[in-house]
Amino acid sequence: MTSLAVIGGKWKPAILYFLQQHGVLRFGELRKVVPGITQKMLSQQLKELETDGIIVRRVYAEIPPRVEYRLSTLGESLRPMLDAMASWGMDYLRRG
Amino acid sequence: MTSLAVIGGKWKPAILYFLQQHGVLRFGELRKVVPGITQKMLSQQLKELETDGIIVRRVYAEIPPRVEYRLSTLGESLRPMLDAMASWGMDYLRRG
DNA sequence: CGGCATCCGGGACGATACTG
DNA sequence: CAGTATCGTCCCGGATGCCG
Repeated sequence: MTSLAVIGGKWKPAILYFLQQHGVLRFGELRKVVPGITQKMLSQQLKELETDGIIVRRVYAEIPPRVEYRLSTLGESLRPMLDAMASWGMDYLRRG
Repeated sequence: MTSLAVIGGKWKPAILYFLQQHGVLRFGELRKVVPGITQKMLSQQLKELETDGIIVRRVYAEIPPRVEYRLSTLGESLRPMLDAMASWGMDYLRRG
């Protein structure tokens, strides 16, 4: 499956889901909203997503540093898929 | 992400996709249509899917043995998600 | 035909410490 | 604040062989 090559990985769907919900998030914010993720995994998966052109990383030359992440155009095209996954997840939990 | 607990695993989306395409498939048929899967993984992932109530396994007491797999009602509810994943995959390949 | 048992290697993932 | 570096573990997945 092609999709898995991109959204595969334990945390990517969660990261993308929260990014599409909030629009723009900083590194520290992502750490808070994605439940249980470690610094390392967040950093790693973000880098992969950026390499695949799914998200855009923007660095501000400030002290303290600020880095923002948002979905790219290609990332936005994932929205129907992410919505479908999320809504199915809700249904599944409701059934028990 | 809840969905990943169920469709996570390298092969599950592919297996489910082909099952929803063909309706009913035998073990050997799945082995042919799922590209590159090994016996072990196919057997293992099918068992997990059955445990999670996503697919139904039907055994015929014949010689030679015959085992058929199909989506359960719960499995059918995955259809929108699988379709979304598949169509995004197509789009992605078309862009290059 | 449709599996299960076993062994094994690599990579995913986590915890911790350190840095610009 | 936003990462990198390092080390260790776990288990996913492949290869092979056997069984009803």
